Amino acid sequence: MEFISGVKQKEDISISQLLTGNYIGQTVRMRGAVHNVRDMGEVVFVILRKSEGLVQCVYEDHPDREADRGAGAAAGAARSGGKGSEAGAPAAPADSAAVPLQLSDLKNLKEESAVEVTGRVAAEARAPYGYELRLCGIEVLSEPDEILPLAVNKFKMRTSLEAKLAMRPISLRNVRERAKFKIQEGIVRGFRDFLMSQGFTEVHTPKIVSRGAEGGSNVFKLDYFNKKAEMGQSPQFYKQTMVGVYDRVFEVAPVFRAEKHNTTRHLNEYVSLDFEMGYIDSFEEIMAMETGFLQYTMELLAKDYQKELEMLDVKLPDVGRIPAVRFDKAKELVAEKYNRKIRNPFDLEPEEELLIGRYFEEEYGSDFVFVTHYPSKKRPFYAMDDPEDARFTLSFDLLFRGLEVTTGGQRIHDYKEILKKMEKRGMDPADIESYLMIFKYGMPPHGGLGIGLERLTMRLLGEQNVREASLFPRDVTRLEP
RNA sequence: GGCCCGGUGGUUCAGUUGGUUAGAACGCCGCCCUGUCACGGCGGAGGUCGUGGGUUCGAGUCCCAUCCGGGUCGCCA
Repeated sequence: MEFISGVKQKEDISISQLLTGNYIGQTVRMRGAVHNVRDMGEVVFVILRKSEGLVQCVYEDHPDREADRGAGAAAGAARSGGKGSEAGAPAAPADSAAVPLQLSDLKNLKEESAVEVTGRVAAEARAPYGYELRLCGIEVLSEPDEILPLAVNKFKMRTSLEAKLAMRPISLRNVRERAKFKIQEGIVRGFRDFLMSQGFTEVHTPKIVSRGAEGGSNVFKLDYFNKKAEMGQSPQFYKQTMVGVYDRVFEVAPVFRAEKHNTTRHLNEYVSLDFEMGYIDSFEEIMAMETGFLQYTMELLAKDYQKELEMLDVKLPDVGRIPAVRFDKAKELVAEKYNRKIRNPFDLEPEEELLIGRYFEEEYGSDFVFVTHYPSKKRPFYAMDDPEDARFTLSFDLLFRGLEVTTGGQRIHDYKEILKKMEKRGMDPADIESYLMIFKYGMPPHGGLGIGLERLTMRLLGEQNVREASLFPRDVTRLEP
């Protein structure tokens, strides 16, 4: 009987293994994509692209370097290279070097071919990471059919957003493009790790729902076995429900908004970082938790994503403390400082958000600002009104460099109170009976928030369009790739 | 959806007041180059200007329609 007993040890090595220096003098195998071939005549550089980065492989057609190729490797023992460095570790057998590598093999190499190279590891000051592979063999595992429509191997692809998105499967191979999504990975890791450390439980709630939290026309409708259904525009009801189960929960999942606008900050499907926590004493606790998440995440990024941050020239924001300002006060501050009229007293216009961001950057040196106590009429029915002044809610938005990245707040937990608010808004409790069940049978004081992952990523990277921070953005005109 | 701007080789752009064979850079192909790292040098292929119609002796250039894209506003994360 054949059994599968776990992950097989691969014979090829990774970049981090290479960089340990333990392989100097050894003949090793590496697998990757041919990122670039720099043909210098009798010296050819083959740049291999792997998940972790780029590796320089070199072939020199010169008698002095015979030792680096076929003959040397076939002898089974690593000899000293041009630098005279003697091998400290035993060399791996290199059977693929049975047929010595020819210069012509390299001249015909196509970029984006998947290859397995065999070469002797050498410490080399002229190589990007201080190490390179002196090639003695190349096996092409797969070859592209056509030449690339984009120059993905350039450090900066000089291309439009449109072309980049239309050719997403290819453009993402560019090292800077993929660095963006590596950083996005770090943000999600930070969210997950931090909340786990704070006693949160990760949950997964349905995305096919019968009725959305906010209601309205901006939902994608679909037919669910002859019943009317929608794509979830927020996990709001379910995460509140789960507070009754686990006290503190979070979810990382897509949400869907059928809004027909076409702007630099909207996607019709985006990833929402949601959490909801019970037994809170005040809604400030929610902002404190988010601040903690940001602090943890920035440290994580600085620690594990330095390479990507440098590549994209990203400066991490200082999140030691974040100013919090009341909604109406924020409006007044920017109206005064930037000599601007208040047109809509109930909401922030995009320009006002930018100005508020600018104000707190100029006055307090903060890239973030919490705007609190939004008007009740602009918040959903489940938002808790401020007992001090019911025209406002115990809610907040977080602005990051002038862009709203979070909405959160305390929720109503009392059954009678939520019924009263629904009645005031002309809502029918029968429509959301299963949700109201949690209040009917008891809920702790609680609140939470939702963070737009792409928006947060976009601002962190200094991008001007959310689409830059989405692998395969869904917008009004884009359903593919 | 309203308003504004734009569609020129694979990509990014230039194209004078409408005037003969539409240019460049990168990419691609060929040759040369012992160390590159945005390699470099020489040569070459490749576009009829989003689409349809109109004005004109003549349209990439002017007009109309249409499609596509970008920006912006309402709304939102």
